[in-house]
Amino acid sequence: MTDQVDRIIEQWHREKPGLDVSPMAVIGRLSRTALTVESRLVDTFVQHQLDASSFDVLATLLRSGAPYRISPMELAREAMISTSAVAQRLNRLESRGLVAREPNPNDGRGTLVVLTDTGKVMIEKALPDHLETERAILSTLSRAEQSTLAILLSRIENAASS
Amino acid sequence: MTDQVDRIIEQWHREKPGLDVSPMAVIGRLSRTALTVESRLVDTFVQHQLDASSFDVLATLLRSGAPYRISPMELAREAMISTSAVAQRLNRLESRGLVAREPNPNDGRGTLVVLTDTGKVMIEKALPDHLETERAILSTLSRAEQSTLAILLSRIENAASS
DNA sequence: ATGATTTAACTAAGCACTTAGCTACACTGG
DNA sequence: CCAGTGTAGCTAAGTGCTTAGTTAAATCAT
Repeated sequence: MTDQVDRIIEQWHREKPGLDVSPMAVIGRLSRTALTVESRLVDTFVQHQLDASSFDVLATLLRSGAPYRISPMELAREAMISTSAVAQRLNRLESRGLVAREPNPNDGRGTLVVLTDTGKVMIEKALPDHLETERAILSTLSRAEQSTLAILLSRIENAASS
Repeated sequence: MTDQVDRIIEQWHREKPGLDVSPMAVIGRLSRTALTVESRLVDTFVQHQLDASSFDVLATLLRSGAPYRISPMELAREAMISTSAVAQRLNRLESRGLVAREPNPNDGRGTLVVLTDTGKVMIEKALPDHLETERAILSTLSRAEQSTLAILLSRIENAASS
């Protein structure tokens, strides 16, 4: 089973025979696999009138538990995006009535983002379908392989961030 | 070693005890790891006055071998982006003199993108540093683990694309 | 042959992110 | 106290992608 990354590595061997391009076999696949998987997940989001970033915000609020209130800062950390991007996501979600902004009673600068009832219904409908899509993609791996993959990925992430 | 994804899964267990969220352990880490790794790679590109997308185009041309000429269509396929995005990347690279466009002698509609001498020097300087960065990130894994990871990723990509 | 369809490459417009810069509030040291 | 510094959240401007639409050439069907 030869894939696109295999072909890329063959090309490098032909053009730069001395160069060890083996890291590309891992990191090239990492990027491409993430892209492919994400594009597959979007289909499920779209069926629920969501996109990946909206799903992300609503799911973060839901899993935070009642009373489903967190700060924009916290949302930015969880989603690995800027607080500015969060503000823009919230503008979109707020205009659809899926979240609301409230002043933070403990900090006059702060805001708390609340999941509305509409938003909660929406994310609770989408979540099981999303998990089903993820399960379908992963069904190609055994439980043990899935857990190996998770461990290897977390070691890489750790190495890349430090 | 508990990371962000571990914490997310704990939250889900608390909020939705019945739900099997184990797929998130894999797919959540996949996205986050890819993001983290890519942001690390950018540092090396910047040191060579490049960004990820420019590096991608120049590297694709280089590994295609002499005479370093390929079509925009081919570039789009390799980079997993639209031909429109390729046209815009080429506008930027052409204005910097790193690639040039030539008419395709075999197809009046077509264009061939050529790596200029300047572009070739640039990518050949950046490439070893880029590989060194990738190697540094991967040094946390043994050879065997790297190869396991590559195989598991390619199986996932295959499952997600079909 | 030639009209209809497909393909390659591009520009234009829209979208979601980034960084930079703003305002308002919180905290801290003298 | 309160002046100076730091922090939270926002808008504005810039970037690089997407989709939609354009042009011109190739291919295909009769």
